[in-house]
Amino acid sequence: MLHFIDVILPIPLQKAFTYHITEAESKFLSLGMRVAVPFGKSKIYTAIVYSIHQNPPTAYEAKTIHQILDETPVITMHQLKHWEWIAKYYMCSIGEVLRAAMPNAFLLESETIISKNEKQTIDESNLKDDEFLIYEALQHQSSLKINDVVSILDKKRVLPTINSLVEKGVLNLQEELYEKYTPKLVRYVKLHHNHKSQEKLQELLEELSRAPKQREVVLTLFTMEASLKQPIKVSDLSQQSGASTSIIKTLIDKQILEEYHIQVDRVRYEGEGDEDAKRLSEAQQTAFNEVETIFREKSVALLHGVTSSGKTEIYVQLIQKQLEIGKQVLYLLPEIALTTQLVNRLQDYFGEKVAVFHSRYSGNERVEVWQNMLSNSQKAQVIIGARSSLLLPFQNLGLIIVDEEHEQSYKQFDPAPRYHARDAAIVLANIFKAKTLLGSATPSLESYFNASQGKYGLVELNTRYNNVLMPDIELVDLADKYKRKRMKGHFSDRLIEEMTETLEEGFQIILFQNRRGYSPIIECTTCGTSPQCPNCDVSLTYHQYRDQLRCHYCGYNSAMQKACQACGNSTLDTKGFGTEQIEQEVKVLFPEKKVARMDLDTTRGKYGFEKIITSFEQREVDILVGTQMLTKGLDFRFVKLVGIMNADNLLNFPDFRAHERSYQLMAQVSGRAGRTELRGKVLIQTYNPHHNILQQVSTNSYKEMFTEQINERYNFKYPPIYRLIKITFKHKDYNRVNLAADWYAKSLKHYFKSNVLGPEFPPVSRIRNLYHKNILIKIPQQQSLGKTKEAIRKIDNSFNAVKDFRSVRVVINVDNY
DNA sequence: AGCACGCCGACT
DNA sequence: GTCGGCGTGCTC
Repeated sequence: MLHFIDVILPIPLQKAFTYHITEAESKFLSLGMRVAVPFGKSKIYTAIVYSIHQNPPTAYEAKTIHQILDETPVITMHQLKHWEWIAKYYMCSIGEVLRAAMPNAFLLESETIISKNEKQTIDESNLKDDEFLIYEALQHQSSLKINDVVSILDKKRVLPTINSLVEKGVLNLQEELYEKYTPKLVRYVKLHHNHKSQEKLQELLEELSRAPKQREVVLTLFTMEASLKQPIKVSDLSQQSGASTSIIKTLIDKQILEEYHIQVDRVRYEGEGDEDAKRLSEAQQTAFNEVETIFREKSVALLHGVTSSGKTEIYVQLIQKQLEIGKQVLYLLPEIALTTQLVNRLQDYFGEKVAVFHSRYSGNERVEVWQNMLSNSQKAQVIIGARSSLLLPFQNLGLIIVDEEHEQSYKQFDPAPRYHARDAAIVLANIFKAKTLLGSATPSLESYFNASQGKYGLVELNTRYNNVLMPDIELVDLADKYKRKRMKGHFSDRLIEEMTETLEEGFQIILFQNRRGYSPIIECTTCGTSPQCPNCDVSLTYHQYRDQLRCHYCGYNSAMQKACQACGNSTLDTKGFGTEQIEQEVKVLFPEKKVARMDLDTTRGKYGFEKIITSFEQREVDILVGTQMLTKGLDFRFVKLVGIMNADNLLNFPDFRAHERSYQLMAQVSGRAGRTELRGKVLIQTYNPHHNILQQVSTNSYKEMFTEQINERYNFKYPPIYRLIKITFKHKDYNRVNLAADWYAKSLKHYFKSNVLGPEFPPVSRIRNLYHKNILIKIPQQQSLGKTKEAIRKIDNSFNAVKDFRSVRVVINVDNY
């Protein structure tokens, strides 16, 4: 009987691929193991065994696999089930999910290795110039990679030359797989076994009397061994004895010392894990009990607790309970809120049981977390992670906590899988029959809606921890202030007053402006032209720090121009303002105070973010100016004043969620004020002080906001009442995007009639030289999601059958919010 | 997604 | 002529 496997390849193809295997292999293999398979003309890819069967494919001859890579599965059945759901729901291939889920180090790819053919004598005169160069290079090096050849010949098309050499019998080609994971080894030393006996030791020390440094090292080693009673690292010995590593190396070479390696975890966990969970306040305890009660009947609970209400302590108790019954807990956070601050806090409670997983981890670090989880190690019982940690191999999940549930960064936009971590979390929890707790001070409308419909349980926590008062929020009318000349730059007199007072009292200030750079538009006052990005349909933002104009979409930059490029006048003016300008104005207003800025530009680099946070925490900085980064669950204790420089550009954002988002953002920033005994103050500068959202923010009326917004969603058929699927078309040719989008929209309207909106150009219609056009499909509650997606899939297939359209990139985004 | 193949303009 | 750019089609 013939044996076959279907595999998942980490590529965006819908189809499954079938390979032929031997009987022995079929006995050995099981689902979730990795195999290396030849794919395409020459490459070898890592694939995952998805099914094992005896049905030979009819239309083609199945290839055989190259090699089996695992002895036991590296992917669990739970994961496969979850990934299938993600692929189906978000309309992508399971290969794309695989790619997002697996650490790169697991996905080996082959590389072509070129080596000399030793069996054949070569007639050098028979070689062309380029061919000779390669031949010669192989006299010095045993093997070459394709890229090496590219640099040797200094041209891009090297394959013809290589192929010709293979034909002449000069070269051999081989596809090699590389294991990308390398365990981390630490060097240790001990006394060489030759010297273990007492006499030998005496001899040795005498021998070394003429080499005092070396003698010192050996003596230090003894002392350390005696006092520490554990293996001694080379680095520690070097440090303790003050000897350089070269002295130690000499001792090793002389066989006085012996070195050995121990594999260590790259990710080490500090924290004793012995801290007792804090006693819950009465309000917290009530909330905790309510969550527990809900979990008896429902699988999802929403914890709506105002900022600083102490949600984390409730989480800690819930985690504790799960650990007691031997279950794992996943604590999901937006990427940016995964600060050492929070991780340390949890490590203090749970010690070694805590594993952290986020995008800043290296491939090797991820592999280690993965392996710990596969073996259900004690080191991976509480997983704190960002979105992608949902895709890890959980064994025995009991609870998922989705903190800051409203955060839009839970939704992945590019590349596929475009999943929403909150929704995927609920599905994952259901697979394990586990519970999900959503937490937020400003829940997303859809979650609160689900709670109000009884789909989720709802727990409200309305008091701040230690009964700190909610901040006092004051709206400042900019129109009025400008009219009465009460403005200095972008600061109203009220804001300056409050800032002065706060600084005098020795507290800190946060200023929020949702735009980076100095100013988003440069305009010539003579002719009205403003510099545009050559690749995108946007004005360039002026960045004073480097005196540059930059595009925030594609990264294009150029030096700031002295004069208008159109008319030559030097009458350039700035319009609008960003964090840089605010920072500069603050420095002028309060020259003796320390100001820092936190936005994408200042937080580049691995620890940029961390550094700014720490210096603010340590009160080295008095005033922190920043973008929405500031909102993500950071806990600053000495902030008394928060200033929102301009609320209007939030409110006027062209998106159906702009109002909801504005509320969340402002409520979250405001929450940074007054987290200890003193009541905080928030000033919101705006041209529309009577705007409902601002009124609701200032009175902390989440429910009012919810009711009003949900009515709007009913009226305009938006989520959570209707579902949305957005389809984006991208192509460098304007006309082709139009034609393609029109064709697609016409087909969609056949099925969905007036529930198809567009095609429409987005506000920024060209990015990186690609024109974008969107179609929006609204899905009424009673319409089947499955059928809808099926219909879209069909249309998409016929779309791809049209030759002219195939080059248009189509992005399908389910729940694009 | 890669990658090969084939067509076409642009240079030594 | 050859090189490299880009569009097209295929991958078990």
